[in-house]
Amino acid sequence: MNSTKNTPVYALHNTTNGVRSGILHTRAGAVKTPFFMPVGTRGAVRSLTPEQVKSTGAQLILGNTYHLHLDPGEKTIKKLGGLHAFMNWDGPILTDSGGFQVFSLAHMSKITEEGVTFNNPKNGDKVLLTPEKSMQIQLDLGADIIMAFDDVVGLDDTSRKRETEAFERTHRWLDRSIAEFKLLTKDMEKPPLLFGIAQGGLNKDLRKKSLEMVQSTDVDGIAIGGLSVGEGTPLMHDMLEFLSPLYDPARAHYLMGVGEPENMRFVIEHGIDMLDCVLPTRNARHGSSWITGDKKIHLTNAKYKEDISVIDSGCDCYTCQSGYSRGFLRHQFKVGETLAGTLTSIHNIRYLERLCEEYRQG
RNA sequence: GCAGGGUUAGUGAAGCGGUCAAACACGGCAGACUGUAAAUCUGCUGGCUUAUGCCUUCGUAGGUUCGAAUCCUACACCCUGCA
Repeated sequence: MNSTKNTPVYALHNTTNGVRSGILHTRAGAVKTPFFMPVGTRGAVRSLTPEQVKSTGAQLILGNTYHLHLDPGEKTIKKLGGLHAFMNWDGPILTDSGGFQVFSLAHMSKITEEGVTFNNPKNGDKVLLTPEKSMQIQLDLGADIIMAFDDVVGLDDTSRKRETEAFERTHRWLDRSIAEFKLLTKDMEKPPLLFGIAQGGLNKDLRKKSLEMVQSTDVDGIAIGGLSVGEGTPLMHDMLEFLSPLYDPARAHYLMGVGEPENMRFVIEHGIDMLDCVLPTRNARHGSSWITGDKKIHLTNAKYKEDISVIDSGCDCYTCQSGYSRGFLRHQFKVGETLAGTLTSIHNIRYLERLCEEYRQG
């Protein structure tokens, strides 16, 4: 893949006490690590314009294969100029493969060796997603970082019984993802990057094997999936501490789905280079935000009714710098004005971007 | 003036003899949210105090009944017709 070319995909500049600092090169530009990606599932980071996203310091946006395939469809997006033009974002885009929906929509999907069949919630149509299909869609969309299609399981008893199956299937699907990706990109001048995903639930043995298997391929980056799905901080931290010495240092390490500041600090200090999460935007729309010290406040609380201070006086985000008071934001939340969610999203994403920036060196 | 309808907790609105401190919605208070089926969901929302407990509530004042938000009488206010 791209790692065979002259410029390495990932340039590690510095490692201090487990914290890595470097540059990830994508065809849409180079980005500094560690970094956090806000989630724009359906082609937009909810309630934010690309300019607002950019103002937070976010370098990449994550989009979703499953959602964009259903609506409006990758062919439509391709006709409209590809995902970058479509959503008016010229920075790098990473697309998730749809693997997470195998888990989050498990109750309305059916898994077979071939792939996963979903029921389109809009019209009940059966939608088949396979590793090959996922690659085709992501390439049609024009993403700069493409994720392999994986089999994600939860942590309840039923799911735990599937742990091994999911681990094994994830690797067969990884091989198929890689094969399809190579087939479709062989004539491309500037192909996107492909990342493989390690699974294994909370089983260290499986996790180790899974990571080794992903790293035995020539994918451009290594992702850890299937965590932060309800296992709780101690178990997640324990697993990531266990995995930290096992990563290939020459490639980027992406922990999928983590965005609680406390968790982010821990994992960045244990070798993770990139993260994404819906938390800053979802929490923001629900009225909660982070302030200095990783503390969380509920802006809808009665005690902020006449609070003239900004969300966080130590913050350099647009919302805080503009002087929007907690009292104003509380009011807008209370009356259902979406501006409140927008302004708080800007703050929350900026909070996580600053957190990442503090770890970067050089 | 006559006839009819109405007055229920912060608001709207069910209930029309006991299982009613009173459905439901909104509002209010608090919480949850980790590769977004999430601008969503959960709990609480008369007082005391947390109990298979007590007290005070369904326009006001009386009455009937073992028992009334529910039935009767009077009064107050509101609405709709006819004058």
